[in-house]
Amino acid sequence: MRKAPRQARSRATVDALVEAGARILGDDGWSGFTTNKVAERAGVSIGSLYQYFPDKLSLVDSIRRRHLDDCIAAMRTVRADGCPPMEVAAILVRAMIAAHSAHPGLHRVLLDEAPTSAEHRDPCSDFEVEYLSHYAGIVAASRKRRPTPADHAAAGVMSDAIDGVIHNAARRGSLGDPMMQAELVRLIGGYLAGAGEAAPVEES
Amino acid sequence: MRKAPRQARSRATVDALVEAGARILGDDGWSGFTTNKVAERAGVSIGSLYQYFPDKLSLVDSIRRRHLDDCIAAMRTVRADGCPPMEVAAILVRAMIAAHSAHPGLHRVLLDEAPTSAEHRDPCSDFEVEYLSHYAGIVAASRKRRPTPADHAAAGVMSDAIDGVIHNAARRGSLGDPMMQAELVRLIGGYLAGAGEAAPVEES
DNA sequence: GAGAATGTGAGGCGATTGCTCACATTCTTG
DNA sequence: CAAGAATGTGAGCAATCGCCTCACATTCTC
Repeated sequence: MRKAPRQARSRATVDALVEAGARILGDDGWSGFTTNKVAERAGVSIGSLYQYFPDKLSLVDSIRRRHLDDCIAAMRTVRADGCPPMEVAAILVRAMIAAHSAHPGLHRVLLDEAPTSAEHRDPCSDFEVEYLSHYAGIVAASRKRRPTPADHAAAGVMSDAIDGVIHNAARRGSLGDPMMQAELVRLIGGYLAGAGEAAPVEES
Repeated sequence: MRKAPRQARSRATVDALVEAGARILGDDGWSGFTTNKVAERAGVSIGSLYQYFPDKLSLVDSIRRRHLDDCIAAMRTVRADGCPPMEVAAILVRAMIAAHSAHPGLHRVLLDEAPTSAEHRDPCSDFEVEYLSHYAGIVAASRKRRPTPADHAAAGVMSDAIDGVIHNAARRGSLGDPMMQAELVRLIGGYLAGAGEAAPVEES
């Protein structure tokens, strides 16, 4: 950040910019994300934007930082020790949907499209590490043991599967569909319930 | 298309253009997709491109058409009547991974980023309909009955979950990881095996 | 009231890019 | 072998676009 906001007014401005940026990035994708549009959507002049963000990428970094913090926070609320698998799945799915509801398309754009400034490349993978280990913890807890490499693999697949379902639902505007949610819970719950027995995979 | 290619030479040119376009769209996303780059990658002059495609969007339409045809074709090869769920899952997963291997990022970009020209808006949803009903057929066959609405919902979730796992694996460059494939098969197989009993979903 | 903090927005300016056009080369056909 | 059709070329136009600056206005703090 070029300059730290000192008064309440300027802090509100910065917040509005990050919020508007998140919305535009999520709705219009990286190619639709322009600083002028963000400033306009935030109800702020373009000059104010560049008073706090030295360039476009640093704004993206702020958006990313805030979003990842939100995700981690949502993740932390999941307390599922000792619950039956289906219930763990229900809690997890509800938390993930809640985390994606504010800005449905944002997560995908941040991961897939938006470039990262040279300095802030680590925090993102840091995020993925913490994210996945949290997931692995849930899997392991549901299997009543300490996390193993197998649990990590399972956590990765689970996380990506949930991601995919939520993302596609968001694209179709059906994030609230209860039928979808129920099926997703069944998918994850069944997966958690099944122990780690091997599956048949032949070479192609 | 502005002009139909008559000789073999020009048909090869058009093919090269579509192929190069698919690669660039998949690798660099919509914002990295420029007609000049496509022509260069195809080893063809930009003039030749505009000899057969009236504008940029019509080229995207051709790419999309070809990709969707490939997907449907891959889908049709899945014959899983009477197999146990885990085997159906293995066949299905292998087919989907194969379908995405040629252009790992293309599917997502076509669905999420690339705009559609005004005329060709139907074929895409047509595609999704055929795609999903095929999926529903597999689910129903695995449950040894004719497709029901519940099977359609299950098919949608399954398709999106597989999509998500494959997409994220592609992003990380680990599409070939056998551990991931095995876990994905377990996820899908378990889901197919479980009958349609309800899952607990409370209101938020 | 002085100086700091904040806000404004027209526009510079470099970069980008979709697309054309005048011309060269290769193929088919009678 | 013409002769015309089909195909291929690529420099560059015209226009857009979007990041970012700067000189100035307004509001706040002390």
